[in-house]
This record gives sequence, C-alpha cells and structure tokens, in this order.
Amino acid sequence: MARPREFEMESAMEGAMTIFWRQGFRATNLPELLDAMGLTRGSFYKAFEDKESVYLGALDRYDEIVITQTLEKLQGSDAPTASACLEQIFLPSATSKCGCFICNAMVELGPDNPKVAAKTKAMAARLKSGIVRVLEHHGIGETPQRRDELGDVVLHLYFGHQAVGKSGAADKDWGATLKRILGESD
Amino acid sequence: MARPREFEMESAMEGAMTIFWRQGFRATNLPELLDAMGLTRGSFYKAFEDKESVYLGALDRYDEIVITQTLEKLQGSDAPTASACLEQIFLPSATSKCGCFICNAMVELGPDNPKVAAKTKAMAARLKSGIVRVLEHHGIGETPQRRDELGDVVLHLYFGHQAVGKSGAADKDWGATLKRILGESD
DNA sequence: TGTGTTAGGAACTAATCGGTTCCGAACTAT
DNA sequence: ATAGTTCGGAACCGATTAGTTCCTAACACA
Repeated sequence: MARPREFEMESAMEGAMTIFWRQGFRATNLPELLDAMGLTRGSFYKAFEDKESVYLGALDRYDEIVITQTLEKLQGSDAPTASACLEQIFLPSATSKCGCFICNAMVELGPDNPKVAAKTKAMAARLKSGIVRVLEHHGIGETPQRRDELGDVVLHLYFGHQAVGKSGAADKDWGATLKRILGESD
Repeated sequence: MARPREFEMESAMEGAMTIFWRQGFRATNLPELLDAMGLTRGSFYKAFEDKESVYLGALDRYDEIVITQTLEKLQGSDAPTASACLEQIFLPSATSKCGCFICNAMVELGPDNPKVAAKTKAMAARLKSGIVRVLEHHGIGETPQRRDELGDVVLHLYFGHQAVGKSGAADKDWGATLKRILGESD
C-alpha cells in the first residue's frame, strides 16, 4: 500500500552478477555496482543489506542462471560421445575473460568468507554431478566410484582452464584430451 | 657513500610474497604489507616505486623460491612412478589455504594487468615444463606431443585443485587418479 | 673530525571507500 | 480527494586508501 519500486529486482541482480563475475568483489566499488544494477544508493540500501549480501545473491543468480543453463546444455546435448558433450564447457566461446564465477569466488574470498566457501562448494558439487550424469549417459566408467573420480578430473580441469584463461592463455583444444582421459580412444 | 639501509631486501621481498600470496593484491593494504615486510612507509617508498611494483617483485620471488623448489623436488624425487612423483604437488601439506600464487594472481589480476598476465603465463609454462620432464624421465607418453598434452592436464588439474582448496574442499587423493590418467595401471 | 648523503619514521594529504540521513515526489488504499 | 507509506536521489559521514613531505639521526667518505 505504498509506492512500488521502479527497478526490476531480477535484472538488477543479473547486473550485479555480471559485474561481480567479471571484476570480483573487492575490485567492484559501489558506484560501479550501482551502475551495473541500474539503481542509486538510496534504492540500493533500501532493497539490500550491503555489498556483501548482494555478492552472495549474485552467486545464487549465477547458480540459477549460468550453472543451470550449463547443466541443461550438457543434459540436452546430442553429442555422440561424452568428450564431445563435455568439450562444450571448455570452448573459448564459453570461456571469455571473466572466467568461472565459482572459481573466481573460491580464489578471492574462499579462505576468508565461510558463506562464500559453502556456497561455491555446493555450486561446484552441482556442476560435478552434471558432469557425472553425462558420463553415466554415455556409459563411461565401470563403477560409480570411477565415474565420480572422472567427474572430479573434468571439474578440476575446468576450473584450472578457467583460471588460466583469465590471463589470456592460448585456446587449447580440450576435445582430444578429454577423449583420451575418458578412454574413448587410443 | 651514505647511510646504508637497515632492512634486508631479500627478507622484505619474501614477506611481501607471503602476504600477497595469502591475501591477494587488493585485500592487502599498505599497513599489512609494511608489517609483513618489516619496514615503515618511509623506507618502503624510498626503496620501491609503489604497491604494484612490489607485487610484481613478489611474483618474481615466488618464481625464484617456491616454483624453483617445486621443480627441484620433482626432479630430485626418487619416486618409482611419475604419478607418485607428481602426487607431491597435490598433497594437502603442499597446498594450504593460500592456494597457488600463480593461480591466485591469474584470477585476481590477469584480465586487468598485462604485466601480471605475462608473468603468470611464463611461470605456468616453467611449472609445466618441469611436469613434462617428470613424464619423460619415467617414460610416460609415446610422443613429445602426447607428453605435452599430459603436462597440460596435470598443470590444469593442479590449478583447479589449488583453487578449490581455497574454499577448504575435501582432501581428495589425487595419487590414484594421476596413476590412471598417466596410464600407469588399469 | 667534519661534510654530504640517505635511511627511517611521524605527520600529513587528497581521494575514495562503504554506508547513512533526510527530504520531496510518487504511488496505493481508503 | 486525501492520508499514509515508501521509493529514488542528493548530500553527507567517518574511516580508510595509497602515496607524499619533511625532519632527524645515522652512516660513509675524505
């Protein structure tokens, strides 16, 4: 029964996600964050607690949007092999200079912020389970333990790839490598 | 022909390396940096240009000290297999909460600071060549291309492992996994 | 021993940080 | 229409940021 807010909560959170993803927490100051979210200080502190809580919310949005899309892409893929399917998440087009928000958050705030540490661990686990599901679907790995192990390998390879990509490393072709690691050839 | 400096340049740079390694560039403010280096503002700005140049110097020290030690450990190891040798750099004792300074720097400053990007890429290349040498020594990989590829796998696995470790992930045993990836069994 | 140079440290500076306060305008509900 | 509520925005706040200035004391060299 009062004046309704003028900004869209969802698009504001997506703006926050984008800027925190690209720049990190500390490197993003309030004016930049406000600009990315499309609102002013007043509206910001009316609607949110502080910068950190928005960062945590941005991680949630990343989980809901980017990770979910990634899982759907993996699950819905009609690639003939597991490596061809998983290769998608290693493609330069899917990588950019922003890296992976999960990995970025782990590195920047993991040791100091328990909430970030817990959230990123959960998100990584979700991503891993999606990878393992791909392996199952293509009949890779004899046992659940083996599939879990290969899932860890692909996940950690992915994080390493994203981290290195932030320094603009060469676009390595991971397709053939994944193929060998998963034992699809050779 | 004047008063000599009282502090040890080497120990000061090691202090800088330690704090930047643990906390990153932005999260380390000047008082903390000065404390870690054991000197005051006056001495600091007499001897160094600014915070960034000390950070770059800290990366160099990391290359000279930590990476060199790592390469020596890998080269001087009498482990019976390549996986047993390489497993050393994945051990929890070698991991800590600081992660890998190379990986941390890539993630925090890689996209924004060309000097950091170039330095970290060179350091990563040095580390990778050490890994490849281990593979050669143990006769892993049929061709140089194949060894190079496996070196990339181990390197990226290492970075991913270090990144995840900063959020306090479980201490996965990489020994058995490395063994399988390198084709030493199964 | 005297002179020139520089290290070390305290005090200072301008800019920026995240966060708060306050007020007018806009909207809902009656 | 009007009363009540809350949004959006400008101005403001103390704390903290990296970096500078200046003075004193310590040292090397002649």
